[in-house]
Amino acid sequence: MEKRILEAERYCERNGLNFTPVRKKVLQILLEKSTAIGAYEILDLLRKSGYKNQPPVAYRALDFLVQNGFAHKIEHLNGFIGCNHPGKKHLPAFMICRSCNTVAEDEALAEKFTIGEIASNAGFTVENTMIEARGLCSSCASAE
Amino acid sequence: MEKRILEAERYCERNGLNFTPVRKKVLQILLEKSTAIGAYEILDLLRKSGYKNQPPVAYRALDFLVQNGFAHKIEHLNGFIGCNHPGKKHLPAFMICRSCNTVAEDEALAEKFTIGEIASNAGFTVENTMIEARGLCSSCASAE
DNA sequence: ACTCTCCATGATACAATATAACATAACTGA
DNA sequence: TCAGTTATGTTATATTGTATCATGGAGAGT
Repeated sequence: MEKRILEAERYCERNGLNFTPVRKKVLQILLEKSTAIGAYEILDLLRKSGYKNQPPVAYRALDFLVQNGFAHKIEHLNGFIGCNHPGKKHLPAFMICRSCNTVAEDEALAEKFTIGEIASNAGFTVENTMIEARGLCSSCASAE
Repeated sequence: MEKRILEAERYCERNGLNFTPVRKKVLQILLEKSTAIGAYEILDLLRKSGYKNQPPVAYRALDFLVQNGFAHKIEHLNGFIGCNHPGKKHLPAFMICRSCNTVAEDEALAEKFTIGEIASNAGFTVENTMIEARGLCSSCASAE
């Protein structure tokens, strides 16, 4: 885990990103858990470690981390998790356990399998799947 | 569109579901648009049509519609859309245009293609994809 | 007819999540 | 030095979603 922080640090250096103390601390918080953490829970933890704790503090750090591939937002939970594949463009699929709230990220699945196959994978019993693709529809694309 | 309301009505009759006026009205509202609509926008429209407009009114109707396959929640937008395939269990994939907010539902894609293929389909330029599967992880499943 | 239960709605209050807007500070390059 | 950029500090507020308790109506069984 310490290793992953160091990797993030080096990645930021190489890419001219500013891995500031708050951003680092938030990433640490995310990496310590395998469940999704809400922004306000993160704020609490930041406060306990002596950081400022107004909402924008957490949201800005989270934006940075999501933007640069260090974290993902889990929309179903309004929560965030640290990422297993920082710095690489990828197509993540998340398995969210409704009982323990653990979130497993699986990159390979998304590339290789159809959703139906993903649905019956990894010992995870899928009850509900959601795929949302954001982008530009053809008419907006031609209008630009 | 009127036809789809009638279909919903018949489906509810056959299945012992109570297709009440608010629920019907909300479905009408959803079907009139191809963009996702927020709960509070729905409340406004309900009020304009003489319905009660406290938040629970909309959320309850939406719960009913989502539960029974007449609508979907688009998590990225905190909004809702009417469904193209009511009453059938399906694995929907949504294409959300960031410019015009139109949401296209595509059922077939999810069954037949990998995410990577979905990503380059339908004239839609995908910038970001999210797959979230909810269910039970193996350890919680064995604990039950 | 009575009343019990179930389901849906009415109504109030509030919790949880997220952002706008403006100020300050620190660095960087011309 | 000075303008531009990026990050943080701070206050206030917007947006989204729920808990809770009260009311009402429809059908089942007696």
